[in-house]
Amino acid sequence: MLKRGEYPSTGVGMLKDTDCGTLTLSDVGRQVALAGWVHRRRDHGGIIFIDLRDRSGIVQVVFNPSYAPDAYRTADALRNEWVVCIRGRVERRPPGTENPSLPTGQVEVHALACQILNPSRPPPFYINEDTEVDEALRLRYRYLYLRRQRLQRNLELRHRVVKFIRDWLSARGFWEVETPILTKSTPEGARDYLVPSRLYPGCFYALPQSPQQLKQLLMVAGLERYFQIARCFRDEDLRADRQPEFTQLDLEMSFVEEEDILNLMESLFTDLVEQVTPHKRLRKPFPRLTYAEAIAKYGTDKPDLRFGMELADFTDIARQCQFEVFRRVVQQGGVVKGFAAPGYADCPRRQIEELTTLAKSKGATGLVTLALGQPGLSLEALTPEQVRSAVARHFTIEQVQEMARRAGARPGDLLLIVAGEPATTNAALSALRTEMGARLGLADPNQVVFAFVTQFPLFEWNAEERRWESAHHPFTAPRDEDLPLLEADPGRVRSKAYDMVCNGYEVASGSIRIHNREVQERIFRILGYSPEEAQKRFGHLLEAFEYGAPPHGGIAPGIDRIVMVLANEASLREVIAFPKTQSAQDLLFGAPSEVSEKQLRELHLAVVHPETAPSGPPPS
RNA sequence: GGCCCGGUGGUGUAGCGGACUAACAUACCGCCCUGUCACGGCGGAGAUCGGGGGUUCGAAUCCCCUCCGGGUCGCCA
Repeated sequence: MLKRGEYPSTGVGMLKDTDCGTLTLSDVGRQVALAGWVHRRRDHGGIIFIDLRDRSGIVQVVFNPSYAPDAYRTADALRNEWVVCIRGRVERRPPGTENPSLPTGQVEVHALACQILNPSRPPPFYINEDTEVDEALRLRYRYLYLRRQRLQRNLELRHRVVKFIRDWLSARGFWEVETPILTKSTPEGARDYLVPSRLYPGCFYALPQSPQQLKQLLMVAGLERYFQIARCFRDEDLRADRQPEFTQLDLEMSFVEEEDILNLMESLFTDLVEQVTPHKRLRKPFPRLTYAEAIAKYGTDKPDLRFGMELADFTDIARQCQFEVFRRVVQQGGVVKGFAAPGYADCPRRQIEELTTLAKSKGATGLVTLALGQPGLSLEALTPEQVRSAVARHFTIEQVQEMARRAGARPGDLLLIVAGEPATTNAALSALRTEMGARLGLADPNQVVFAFVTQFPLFEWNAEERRWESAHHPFTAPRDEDLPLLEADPGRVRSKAYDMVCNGYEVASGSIRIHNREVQERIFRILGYSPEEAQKRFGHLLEAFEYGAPPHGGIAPGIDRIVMVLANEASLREVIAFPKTQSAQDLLFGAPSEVSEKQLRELHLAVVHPETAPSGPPPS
C-alpha cells in the first residue's frame, strides 16, 4: 500500500492530482481530481457509489443527483473497469457509514464532475476480486491480471526489493556493471538459448545462464566490488520456482573469504527484510549448517527452518530389531531414519495413506508409522499396548522408546520412519517433513528464516558417464584442509561453495573461486579435461588468471524467489510481470513463433522438423 | 521423456451412466430502490460439458487417442 508522500502523484493536475488510496481525514474539504478504474458500482436508485481504484488503493465516490445531476447521470452508465476522471470534494463520511476495512474508509469523495476516459468490455475474469483464474487465461490477459491489487502489490514489493539492494550495495562501494546478453555458449551446465549470427553463418551467440565468467573477469580487471541485477536464461524444464528467464543479484568481490560473503549477505538481507517488509519476523542471526548437517537433520540441502521436526537416525536400532524389512535394508548399506509429528498420533488412516503415497512418489519403498499413545503420558511409562502400528510387534518397547527419544517425540506424537538407500530415504523424509509442517500449520507465513548451507562437496559422481563433475562449477575452490584428498578421494573433498536458503527454497548460491593455476589444473584433470580441452573450453578465463587475478568470490541471490517468499506466493509467476507457461510459452505474445523465410535466409538457417513432433508453432 | 491433478455458460464451481430440458454463485441485460461498501429485490439472456474416436438402448459422467494449463521426477555446471 502506498503511503502518503512516498511517491509523487502520478498526475500533474490535468486529469489527476491525487492518488485514491492516500485520502484520509486530513484531506476533508479538499477539492481533488481523481482518475482510475471503476472497481465496483453500487446503484441505490437515488444515489450511486463508485469504488474508484488506482494503483494506490481504493476510495469511495458518491454521486448524488441533488448536487451534481450531470455527474450522477454519467455514473449511471459506468461499469467495472471503465476508466474515469472525477472531480469532487473530500468529505468525512456520515457517522455510522465508515468502513474500517478500507484505509480510506473514514472519508468519501462527493463527485462534482465525472468524465469517462475510456469504457471497458466486461473483463474475461474478475479484477476486483482475488479469485482463482485458469492459469492460461491469466497469461493470455496478463495486462488484466496485473491490474489486480495482489499482483500490483507484488510488483511494487519487487521494485522496492531491487531498489533497496541497489542503494545498499552502492552505499558500500559496489559498482553495478552490465554484462552482455549476447555471449558465448558453454557446453557445461544448463542448455543454452542460442541466437543465430547473421554475419557468421553457422555460428551462434548464447544468452547467459548467469554472468559467472564475466564477473570473474571483472575481478581480474580490478573492480573489486561488483554487482548486477542480471537477467539469466536456461533452456531447461520449468517448475513452480523456475522460469526460463529469471533475475539474479549477481555479486562478486575481491580479497574476500567465505565468511566475508556470508556476513555481507546476512547484513544485506537482515536490513532488507527489516526495512522493506517490517511485518515479517526474521530470525537473527542466520543459522549456518554444513551440507552434511542439513542432509542428516532435514534430508535436504534447502530445509525450511521455520519449524523443527528434525530427522533422527535409527539405523543401529533397525539392525537389531525383529523387523525383517528394516534389517535387510541395513544389511544392504541403507539407512533407517525418521521424525516425530507432534500431536499427530490420532491421525486418520486415510491421511497416513496420503503420506505413504507421498513417500513412495519420492522413491521410498514405504512408510512406517508408530502412534505413541495419548498426550499427557510419560514416554517411560509407555506400554506396548499404547503403541499403534502395523509393525509394532517387531520392536521391543525399549526400542520404540529410544527411537522416540532420539526424534524428540512425546506421547501423542506420530513417528514417521523410512528405510532404504540414503538418497531416497532423505528425499522422502524431507518431503514428509515439509508436508507435516504444512498440515500442522508450523510453517508460519509471516516468518522468514534465512540460513547458510556450507561445505558442499566439490564433486559429484556421474554414474552414467562414469566421471566426476563439479557440484557447483569448475572454478569453485576446494577447502584448504581437503586439498590433500583431491586426487586420492575426490568424493570427500569439500568446497568453498555455499547456498543461502529461505523457508525451504534455495535463494542464493555462490563460492570462493580458484585463483591459483596449479589447483585449477588439478581440478580440470579430475574432471577429465586434458590441458588442450581445458584451454579450448575456458582458455579466455585461464589466460586472464595468468595476469594477476586477485583472490575472489561471490554469490548470486535469486531475486524472483526472494520476492516470492516475501510476498507469500507459491509460484514465481505471481512476482514476474510477464512469465511463461510450464512449456515455456508466452501466451500473451504467442512466443515462440515461426519467422519468415526471409529472416531464416538472412540467418543461414533451415528448419528441420522432427518426425515425432508436430511442425509449426505451438497452438495458442 | 515418466507420473499425478485439472479443463462444464464470460468467470469460479457443482454434477461423475438414465430424474441433465446441465445446477449454483457472480458477471452481463432490463425494471425497482437516496447510505451502501461482496448493497438489496424482481425478471431475462447465456454452456451440448477442451477436441476426436469408441463402449452403451442411453455418455458431461466409462474406455482410447489428442490438445491446453498446473504440480512433480528426470533435468536445472
